[in-house]
Amino acid sequence: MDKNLKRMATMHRMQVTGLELFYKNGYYNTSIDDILKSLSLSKGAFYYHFQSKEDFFVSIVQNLIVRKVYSMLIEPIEGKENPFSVIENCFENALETAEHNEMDYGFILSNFISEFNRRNTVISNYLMDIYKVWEVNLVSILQKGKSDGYVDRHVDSEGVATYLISSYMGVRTLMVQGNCRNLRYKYMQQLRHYFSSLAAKEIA
Amino acid sequence: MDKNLKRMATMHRMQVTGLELFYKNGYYNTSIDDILKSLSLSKGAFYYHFQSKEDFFVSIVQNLIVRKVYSMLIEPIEGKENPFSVIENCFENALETAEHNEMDYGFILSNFISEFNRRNTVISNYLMDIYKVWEVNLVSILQKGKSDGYVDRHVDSEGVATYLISSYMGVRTLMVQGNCRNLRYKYMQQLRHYFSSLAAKEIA
DNA sequence: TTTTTTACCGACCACTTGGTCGGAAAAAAA
DNA sequence: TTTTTTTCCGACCAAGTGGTCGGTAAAAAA
Repeated sequence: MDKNLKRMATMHRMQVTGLELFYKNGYYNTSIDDILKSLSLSKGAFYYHFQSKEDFFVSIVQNLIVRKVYSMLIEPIEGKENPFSVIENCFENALETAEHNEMDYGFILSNFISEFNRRNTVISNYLMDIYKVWEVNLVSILQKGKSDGYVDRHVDSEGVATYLISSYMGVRTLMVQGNCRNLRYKYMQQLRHYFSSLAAKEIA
Repeated sequence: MDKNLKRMATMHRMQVTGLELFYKNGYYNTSIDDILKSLSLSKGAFYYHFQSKEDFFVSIVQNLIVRKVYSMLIEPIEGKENPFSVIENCFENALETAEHNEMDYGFILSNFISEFNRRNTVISNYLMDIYKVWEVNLVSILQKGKSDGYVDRHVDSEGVATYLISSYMGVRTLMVQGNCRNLRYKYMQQLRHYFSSLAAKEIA
């Protein structure tokens, strides 16, 4: 982790460019040559560092995609106070980032989940692991929200988490085709609506 | 439409098998040879009926995918009474069908929308057209629900439609990886929760 | 300085891709 | 029956595909 600095640097460059192109064109529609060309590197360099295209992608999942999802959707939520406002802010922020990103091809996680669904179980599992961490985190903040008096005690936290993730994945898919601002606005409005039906009732 | 019966039959066979494989493996990960092999047909037959792979897929969208979405998600809703119960039944039914389908690779429409996003605008547009029809239909039934006293008048019908479609696309993506029964149950429960927050208030 | 290890090059391989084309059965029309 | 049209065959092509391998600079170790 000290001596092989050059190694790490090159691998990282490959991973970054690889993710860019995979995200842009899809995994099966991106060749290793494409990636190498845009890096001015050779086949030899690639297969010196990675065993195969699949191995390469797995390393991208573990190094880059995990971090992306973490920093955008998990960390902003962990251990905060009012679940509803925290999640609301987090989603709003994530959608706004996507909206202003010229190169948006949808939610990276759900894109790859659906591309690899049943086609490559190894990769699918790595992706589902990320999804599960996200889910667990949502559930735990909702549970905490119950003890803190924000969330109604009758609410099914796991159900809410599933519903949140589903809807988020869905809008992100729809957003790619443009009209993002409008979609985001409508989505956030309904999200608040939904949340209002889950809030703890005022004690009269 | 009478003389070229054989023509239609062969084209239809190709389209059906084509959709099967495209849905299963993805468009870019399925070759024409794959389809031809499973039909015991030759290249010549294919290019006699279709101009290109893209042209072929467009015909599949217009003939098969449109109908699928229509019969599963649009027709069961058109012009019915209580929007909430109608949509609820429709979604429940659609999810159950998917759940019991051995070969489920996610919601066909959203799968292809994300596969072609920004990679093939021609096909993307055809897919988005279907999505739009679905949306329009949801909006119109919600609006009708307002005049019929089911839906609260302050509700933003377009927002609700967007939210519904998003969440549906999302669960369908999640369902592929198994645990469908549980996902469906949780999803439907939250959907009802959400709907309850949109219902017209009882006149005291 | 010499030796060894690390990092990279690029020709090459077997195979697959979408697509073409001359021809030949099969069916329809004459 | 003969002719024409429709439908399909399959060899072929150029352009990729993921992956291998013998070799070589440059850096590190000796």
